[in-house]
Amino acid sequence: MAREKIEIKRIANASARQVTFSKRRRGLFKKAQELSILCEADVALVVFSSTGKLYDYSSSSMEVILDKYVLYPSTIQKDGQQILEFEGQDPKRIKQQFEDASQDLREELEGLTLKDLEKLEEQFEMELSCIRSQKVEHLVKKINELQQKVIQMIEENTKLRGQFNS
Amino acid sequence: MAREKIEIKRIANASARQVTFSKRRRGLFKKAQELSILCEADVALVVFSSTGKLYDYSSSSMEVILDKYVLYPSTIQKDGQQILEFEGQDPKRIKQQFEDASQDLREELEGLTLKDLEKLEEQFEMELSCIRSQKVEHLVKKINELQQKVIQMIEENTKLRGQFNS
DNA sequence: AACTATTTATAAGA
DNA sequence: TTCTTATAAATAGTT
Repeated sequence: MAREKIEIKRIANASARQVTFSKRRRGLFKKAQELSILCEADVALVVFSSTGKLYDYSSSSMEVILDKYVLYPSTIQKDGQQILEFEGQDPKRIKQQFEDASQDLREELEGLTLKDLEKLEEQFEMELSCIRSQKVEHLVKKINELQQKVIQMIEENTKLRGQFNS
Repeated sequence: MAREKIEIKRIANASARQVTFSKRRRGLFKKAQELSILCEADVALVVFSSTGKLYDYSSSSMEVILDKYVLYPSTIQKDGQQILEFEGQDPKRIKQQFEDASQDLREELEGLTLKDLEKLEEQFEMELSCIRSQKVEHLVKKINELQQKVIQMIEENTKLRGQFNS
């Protein structure tokens, strides 16, 4: 891209290669940064020179971007994906129930005695408590699933190590 | 770098941003590839568009390069670790407070007016709400911790497979 | 590290 | 999206 057009293949001369590396590396990092700024893209760039020196750039946190990469659907197929999936528990029925109840609540309450109201309060408090423990249970279930996952992966790793050492 | 010089800042117009992303992304990947070929560099490039779509390039194996990155002396120390750290919020003060309150509660309540009691009720309900969300937050943290663990193990696993296959 | 002739990349427009 | 094209930017070879 200058005095002469060059062919894209390994530069034979080592010092020329080093000079080109230095120039082009800077160009590449600049372009990476420009892309991230202009287009709100998240960019991670890792370059090792032929001598093993590391150069890196990330528009935000390298760690976060690489994790995002690792967990991206189809990057690692089965393993990672499950983690990100959330089972939508149909809120429709409960929501409808809630709306139905709210609609008539005010008028219905007016006819009630103190005793009725206390009973109702107790009942609602029980249901609320159930909902809360459902929520907690849900999270606990998630934790158990993840712990299982970790155990499973530890076993897999151990197996791999075994194969590797034999 | 064309018809007009542009300032390097977020492109306001969304579709213009998308077009520029598409063009510059291609340019960046081309440059990355050229650098790796010309200079025998090992290059890994990960780009997420603002819409979350992933584009990646690596001169050899992405896993190998990223592992090399992670293992590079003095690379990732702070970023990841923070995620796992827990700030122990000292429960001592609260517990003491609770015990102090319980001790005198019964006798103190007898002297209160209805208004005072309602105010107290409101206050306790607020604190209870705080405690509940703390509980949930605690569980969510646990989940995040385990997810990190799984990610870490996936990486380790990949590394082992890489070693095994080479 | 600087210079500069060329090649490339690309912004705007179609 | 793709093509076109005028112009900005990158850079290969030179100093």
